[in-house]
Amino acid sequence: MHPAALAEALLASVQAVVGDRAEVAASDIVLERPRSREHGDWTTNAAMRLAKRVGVAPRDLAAQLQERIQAIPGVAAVEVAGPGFLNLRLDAAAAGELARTIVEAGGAYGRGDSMQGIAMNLEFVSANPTGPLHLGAVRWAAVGDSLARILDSQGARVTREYYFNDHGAQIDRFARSLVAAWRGQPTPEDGYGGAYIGDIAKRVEAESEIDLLDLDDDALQEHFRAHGVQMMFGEIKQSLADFGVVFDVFFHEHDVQANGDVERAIERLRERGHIFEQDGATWLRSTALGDDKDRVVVRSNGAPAYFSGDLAYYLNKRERGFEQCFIMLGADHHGYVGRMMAMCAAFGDEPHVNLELLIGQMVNLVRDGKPVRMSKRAGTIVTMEDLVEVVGVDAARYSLARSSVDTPLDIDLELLQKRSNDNPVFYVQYAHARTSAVARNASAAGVDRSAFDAATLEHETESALLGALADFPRVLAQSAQLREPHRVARFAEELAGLYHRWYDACRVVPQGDDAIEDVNRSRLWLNDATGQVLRTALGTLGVSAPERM
RNA sequence: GCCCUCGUAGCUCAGGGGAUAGAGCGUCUGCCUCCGGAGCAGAAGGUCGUAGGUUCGAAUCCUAUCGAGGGCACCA
Repeated sequence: MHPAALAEALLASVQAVVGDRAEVAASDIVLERPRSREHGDWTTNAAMRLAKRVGVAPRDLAAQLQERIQAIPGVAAVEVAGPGFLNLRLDAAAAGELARTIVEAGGAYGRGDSMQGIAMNLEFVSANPTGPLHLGAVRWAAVGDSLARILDSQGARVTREYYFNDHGAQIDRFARSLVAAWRGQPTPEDGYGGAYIGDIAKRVEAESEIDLLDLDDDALQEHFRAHGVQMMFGEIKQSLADFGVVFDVFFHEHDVQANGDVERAIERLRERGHIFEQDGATWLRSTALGDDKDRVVVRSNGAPAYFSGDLAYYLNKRERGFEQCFIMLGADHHGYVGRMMAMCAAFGDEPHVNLELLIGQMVNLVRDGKPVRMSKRAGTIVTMEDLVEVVGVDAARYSLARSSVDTPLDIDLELLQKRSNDNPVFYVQYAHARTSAVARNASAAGVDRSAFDAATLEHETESALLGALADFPRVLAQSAQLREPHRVARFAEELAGLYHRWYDACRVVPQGDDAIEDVNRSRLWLNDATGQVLRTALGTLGVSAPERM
């Protein structure tokens, strides 16, 4: 039985019993899988939630509901438990029906329409092209891309975007560092010193069609800037593509600075009364909209502040039709939230609705239990390539995406190197490979899906497995709503565990010369349904679902 | 000083008001004549940082406090 159908029937029952004593909305009916199997297939706290409104004690209301709910087709038993829980048990046939539903729906099972048609822009990674991608950026590459897939599963129209910061002081430092490296001089004091700088400098020289010695200092720096950035950008794009992350738009900051969008954005804000002049600079009065400080948008020397690009870029996104703009940042940028939300409000938009900033805690690199400092400038970075080389794309993406971004993450390269099997991704992938192996064996043994008798799926491991499969749409929807991809990973781990236990207890292919019965065919449906959901879940994390390992 | 995030098993982490707080790894004991043992069954391991509050009920929400990390530019 599809959980949505059960929820619908439940709502109708509750409304019928409560009558005109209280309004009952769909949101009052929360159907959950109980933590303990002893509490049935599904549980709802509706009676406790509604008790006060109806004016009846929770347990009494639950008792009133019990009989009505019992009458819902497919519901085998209803118990009132504890302070007023209603625990539902489905009959095996109704629960087992889901196996066929899933197989027939294929990859569509789990999709929802809660965000149907909403145009969303997800901006993430957006690392400066001054060096390879470091781990902090890689975390968002994994999580951001996965979030994109999850939002897509709810019907949103998702665009992945990378803000290419090719303008300003960091880039100038990068260029000076390249020039110094090319000349064999030491790294400038505020420059970048990694080994990759020398490599890039050499490549720029090798690919130059002009004699660099003919250039004066300014021209030389510009030459190295333009070509160095180009190369770095090419490498970053390639790394991301190798990681399975493909951006729809690479947006160049240079564009909004050069084409007048910045001035237009400032004018827009000025018309709305949020701009003022002071000490020769142009300011956004962001304090009026919740920020700690007012922010300079044009400096007194006439140069636009970095923030001005943000204004123009946000306006640009909105004008391209995005209703919800996400920007994913590291914890070292959380100080931006105030000004960005003030900007959003200044444009007349609703903060945290039209613009959402997601802050991810830092990824710490640990070696032998000791923290390793990562710094692009000092050259002690661990790059996306390093991580992928050691653990592979699947394990890298999975280990970065399975934790909440609110949690600082320790990545111990030595540990992952020595015992890469420790990663739970293998547990999940193994479960999927096993569903494939079982299907292969079934086929060879003559077990097919020509019949399906849901009532035969009555073992306790089967109802547990079916319960998890039934929960998948809810997990995906919640994951999208909370912007938390790690929930899908945790779900996949739980499902894999339930599958392994079922596999251990229930055979698809009969032993020895035993005859093939409908129970075997029905189990094949369940096996394939589980494989499908594992595949879909892994897919939303950008992790492969191998058929053999 | 002010702001943000986090303190849950030995380690890495789940758990967005519900029942006996979970998983992986690590430790210990069992299970391969039969669909993949990268698996399963069981054991040990917890004052959910601390103290108050909200309520029928708090790891979860609020306040305070301690500890860790990060942030508070006419830099980007």
